[in-house]
Amino acid sequence: MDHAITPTGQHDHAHCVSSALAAAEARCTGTAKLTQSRRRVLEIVWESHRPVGAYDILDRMAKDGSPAKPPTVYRALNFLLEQGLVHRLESMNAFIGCGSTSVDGHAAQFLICRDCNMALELDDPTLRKALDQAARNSGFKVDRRVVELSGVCADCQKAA
Amino acid sequence: MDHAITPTGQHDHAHCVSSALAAAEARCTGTAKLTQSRRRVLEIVWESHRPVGAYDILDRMAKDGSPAKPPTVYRALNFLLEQGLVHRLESMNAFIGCGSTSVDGHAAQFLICRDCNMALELDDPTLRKALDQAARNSGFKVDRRVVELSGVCADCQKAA
DNA sequence: TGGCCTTGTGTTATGTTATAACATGGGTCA
DNA sequence: TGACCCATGTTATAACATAACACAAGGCCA
Repeated sequence: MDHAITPTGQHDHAHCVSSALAAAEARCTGTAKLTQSRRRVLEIVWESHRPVGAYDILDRMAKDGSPAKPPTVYRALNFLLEQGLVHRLESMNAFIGCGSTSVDGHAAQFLICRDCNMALELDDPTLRKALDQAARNSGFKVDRRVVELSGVCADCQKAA
Repeated sequence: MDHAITPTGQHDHAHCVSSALAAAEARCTGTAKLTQSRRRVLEIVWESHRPVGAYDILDRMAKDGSPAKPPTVYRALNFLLEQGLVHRLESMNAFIGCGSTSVDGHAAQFLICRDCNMALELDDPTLRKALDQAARNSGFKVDRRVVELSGVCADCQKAA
């Protein structure tokens, strides 16, 4: 969300969660409904700015007494992916709330810190143009972009 | 390899394979040896310009009568990754021969065709700079870059 | 209002990808 | 020769993901 410029730093995370859920409610009017279990999965994804695995979500739900099994979680995640409410980080087999409000939110790029495990979502138009240009140079038509840079975030560099 | 500008088109693939193996021999002097099973895995990876899964490699080896089991294949793949001889495509859980001779070969970017399943390796310095600049703007130090663009390659667009 | 269609969920089982942990064997060099 | 390193073999299991079928709730319209 726009206020979460440094997710590692102090920020009102309750606000992240409530705006994410509000955005989800707003998006899921009509036939695509934000049901109880989808909402629950989205809440769990938003419990931190760290990517979370499907089976972590499952464990989390089990602690709440939910009888959810893998298909429940994957169905909810697939729905949330389709709605652009979460991203999948391919290099980690994990999921993270979509923090972009832009239309191109799903062209996002990620900076993943290997120390604190935080994933910072960028939505850099320059970078996106550079990527599309590189593809175009090869006559390639791009549908989907996976851009995940791993390394050490600014906070962890300071800490070290 | 430098001659393989359009991997989908006509090209002397035997030459791809022999140069890849020659490059591997050259790189694996010293303590890091290109053993029989590592060489075999590399050959299988190079049988096409399509990414290949670890268990596909395993099946391929089984057909040759090899008693290889998953750890054998994963060990060989990890060795080849360390030596910069193959890449892992995170978005497909698959591996492909490294076709770059540059020092920065492992900063490569991939264009993956969802029709013909071909993966074209780019090594675009402009793109790499754009990626690093975007990270730097967030004070992020990059170790590893995953850039995988999926879509339709030039040949498949023509065919359609 | 009763049937039926769509959508979402429950449940069981299984498929796919990857690694842990320990044993074995073959060099090399002090 | 025996201690060590490296690679490989072997067994088992962890981690990630989906197929396939059953069922239930709500809309809709003849």
